[in-house]
Amino acid sequence: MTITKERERLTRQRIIGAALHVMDTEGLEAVSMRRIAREVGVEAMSLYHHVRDKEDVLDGICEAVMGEFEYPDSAGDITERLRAGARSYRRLLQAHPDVMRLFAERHGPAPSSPDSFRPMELALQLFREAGLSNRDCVQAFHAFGGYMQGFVMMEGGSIESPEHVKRKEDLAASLPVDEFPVLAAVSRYFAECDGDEQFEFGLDLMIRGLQAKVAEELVGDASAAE
Amino acid sequence: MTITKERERLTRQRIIGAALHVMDTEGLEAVSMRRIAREVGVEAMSLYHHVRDKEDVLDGICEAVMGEFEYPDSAGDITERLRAGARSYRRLLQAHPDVMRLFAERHGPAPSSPDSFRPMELALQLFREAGLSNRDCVQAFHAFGGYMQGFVMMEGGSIESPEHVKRKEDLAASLPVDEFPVLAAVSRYFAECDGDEQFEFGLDLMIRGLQAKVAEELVGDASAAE
DNA sequence: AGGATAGGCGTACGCTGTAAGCCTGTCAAG
DNA sequence: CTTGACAGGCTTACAGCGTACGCCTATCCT
Repeated sequence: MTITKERERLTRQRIIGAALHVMDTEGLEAVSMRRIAREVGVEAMSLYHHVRDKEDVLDGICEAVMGEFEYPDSAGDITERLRAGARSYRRLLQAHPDVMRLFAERHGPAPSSPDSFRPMELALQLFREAGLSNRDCVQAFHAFGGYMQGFVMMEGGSIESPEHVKRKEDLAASLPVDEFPVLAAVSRYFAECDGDEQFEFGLDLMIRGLQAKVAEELVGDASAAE
Repeated sequence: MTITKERERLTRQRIIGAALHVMDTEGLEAVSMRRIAREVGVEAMSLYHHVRDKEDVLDGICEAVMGEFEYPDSAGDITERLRAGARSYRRLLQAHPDVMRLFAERHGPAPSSPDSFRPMELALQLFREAGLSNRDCVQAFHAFGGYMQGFVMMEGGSIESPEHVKRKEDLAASLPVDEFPVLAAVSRYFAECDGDEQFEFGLDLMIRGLQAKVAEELVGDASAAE
């Protein structure tokens, strides 16, 4: 009875899957080569037959997550489809909160396989459909991408420890009201903020802005025929 | 001649300053207790008399960076002041590229001292001045905050290694055009993108959206008198 | 049958954060 | 002036990290 038949054969995929699982359940700091190896029932050094180094594993995690992107059905008008795409992306990031930290090191999702280019293509298609020039599609892509990632990064995702939240609230409450009047006035809205609603607010801002831009350019084209 | 008089006395401030310096010059991964200690001419364990643990040092870095925020002069109309504030914040993050990764772990700047609340107060004031309700100020704060941080995070800041960029371009070039038509069409704009311009584009989107929102609410108020 | 090779394993090195304890210079109270 | 407390350094030690290097063995091709 050969070993290689008993235990599932080790592959890059299996390693990255295990790493992603560890990250989702125990956090990014728990992701070590030794921990991954334990997860797949192997010694650490065996992993190096299938991945270049740890960085390669982390790249793989990013890629795998991007591959999970769920394409919204293409119904409704263009702004609604943009919204649906953005919501889907947010859900994706929320499902793997720590992936944001990997994106931060990599300066964004850093597409490395065709699969992870597909969501990008979708986004660009939507922008084109919304009436943007090729050039503005790229700009809008960065703008929306920045917003979505930044927002999800800020909203916390995983471990907003109660102790940490408490300390922040205490600190906010202790501020001199005369020096921070607006902060004092709005503080209750910080406390009772709903993530979904906030995300929609910012998304709405950007989409309204987009509409304004498109409308303006139509006027410009009509008059200048550029 | 006492030692404590010869060498500058060790303080939390000095430690955090040294840590920030190491981060800015050698990157976040170089920031270790031993490295910081060496920087201030001391052994690692001595630091623990002044800071709780490494996490405390990293919190201190975030705080110090936020304290460096430069307040734009309050001239011009409200949208221009909003722009100026956003540009200043971007410059701040760009000056310390790796701080984004700390923010990512902390889910945003995580204000911990009055100083780091001051930029927040400014932002909220500007939103109020722009005509937003208290509630919408908080929403706009999150939206703009998300955008700015996400954008700077994506634009790379520091170490966009040439080798990495190359690999990304190669991969993009190798994509099947029929499956990624828009991507192929716009790819040249990705290559020649200018960070400042892109940032302004997204900023413009959000500000236009804000204006639209304010205008709409004025109408709503006039008719409903809410 | 035999040699090549792929894919495991063990050992070892230098790095990390930090717990525990020690040593010394400073300063206040008796 | 002495004594004791204490602040703030230093040393040692430990567990865990990524990974270079080399060895061992099961499988496969000839």
